Amino acid sequence: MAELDKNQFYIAVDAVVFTILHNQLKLLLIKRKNEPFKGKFALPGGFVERDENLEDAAKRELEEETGVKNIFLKKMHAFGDVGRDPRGRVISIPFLALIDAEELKLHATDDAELAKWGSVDSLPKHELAFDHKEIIKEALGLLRFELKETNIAFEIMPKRFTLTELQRAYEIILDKQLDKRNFRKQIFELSLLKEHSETKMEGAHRPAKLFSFKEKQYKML
Amino acid sequence: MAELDKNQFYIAVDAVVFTILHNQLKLLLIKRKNEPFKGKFALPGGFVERDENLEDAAKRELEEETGVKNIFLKKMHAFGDVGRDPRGRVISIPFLALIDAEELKLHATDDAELAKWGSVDSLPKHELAFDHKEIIKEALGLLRFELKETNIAFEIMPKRFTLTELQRAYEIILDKQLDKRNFRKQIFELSLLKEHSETKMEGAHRPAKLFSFKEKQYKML
DNA sequence: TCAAAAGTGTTCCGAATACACCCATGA
DNA sequence: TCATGGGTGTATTCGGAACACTTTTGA
Repeated sequence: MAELDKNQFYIAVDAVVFTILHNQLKLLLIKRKNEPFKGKFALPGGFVERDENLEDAAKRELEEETGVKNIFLKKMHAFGDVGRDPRGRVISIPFLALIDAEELKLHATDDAELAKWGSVDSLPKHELAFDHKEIIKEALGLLRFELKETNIAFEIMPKRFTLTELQRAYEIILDKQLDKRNFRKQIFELSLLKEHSETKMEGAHRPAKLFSFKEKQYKML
Repeated sequence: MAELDKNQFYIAVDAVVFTILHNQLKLLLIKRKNEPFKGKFALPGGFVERDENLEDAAKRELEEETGVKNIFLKKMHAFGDVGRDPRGRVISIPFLALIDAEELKLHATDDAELAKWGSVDSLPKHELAFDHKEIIKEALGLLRFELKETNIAFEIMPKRFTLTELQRAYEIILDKQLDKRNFRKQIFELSLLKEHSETKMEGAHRPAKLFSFKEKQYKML
């Protein structure tokens, strides 16, 4: 799609892919190879095809750009201001996505120059393509909201994890400290965790129990 | 727009206009004059124009169909499944709208045959055009959510109202009884209400104080 | 034996809920 | 004087927040 027809509408899906890396909340950014905003970073995404559902398009684009399947997606509100894309009239339906950073090694699938994990904290300084900064802002709000409402953080964790790791994820997303005892109490009340006999030992201290999610019960949210 | 180009995308805005009438939650429905779904009821709405923002389009359509300006609108999630409109690929961005039924006298602006207030309770029986039943379902959930979160009910009330009238609105929207004392306590805590010296007298009982909203503080939600 | 993270219960506070009677009016 | 809806306060319950010490390990 070299040139857009100025008289048509186009539908884009963009993904705000959050992960946690090095104890920071990160999101996937792609350096644009073409105009407009060539060289600027943007959310991964692309155009919806004529016979493709919105969510399918988002999945396809993400799979093309990251190689990862079965990413958790949540539809966001459409962004459709007239001037948001200089090429023409493009309505974007962004999706909030969560992934365990271990599953997506950027250098494995993409030129490191072209894809990077951007730190959410330093975003205000970056200049992003289109209205993607606004989309990210809304996505971050939605992420925090959903975390509190539906414990969405499970989507960002590896298969097995310790309770402290889970708590770190919550703290990083919410950007505030949580009390260890209250956190564990609340998490256990959900009865979503399966305890494993294995433990994780690192460093000179008591080993931590490993947990995973009971997928069945988690799917029913 | 007689025929849709099968290769293009079209953007529609539909409005789920709720009001309270005869102690029931109602929503505005329009009988379709053309195919597809000719004769069936549908949400009011129409296509977004090339140089028009989404919300402006929703406002314009609503004003055209109801004659009412300054309706409260809240953007919903896009509905974009491939087969949802038999004419072509149409993505709908629905808006939740609230209005005081007194402001919109249907027969005054529309052929009574063509526009009606549909009862939310009896919706499941009705056959509606497109995927509008799904849209309404989501709108109703959003309405209830927003009512609890942001006291959105203010948008559905007339300029001046009694506390009992306000409570009825909450009860009708949430479809459950509320305790009078608790309700008043909570509402007053918002300090959004302005008390007037006038009272409303109807029937053989103590007259009720009239209230209105402090618009300034309400706008800051 | 020390450092470092894992693990574990109880108290406190505030918000939401439950609940019952008197008031002002017109008929 | 009675029927009708308007108007008001307190006790209880429940969930969220605050808070400190013991356990297990490797160095």
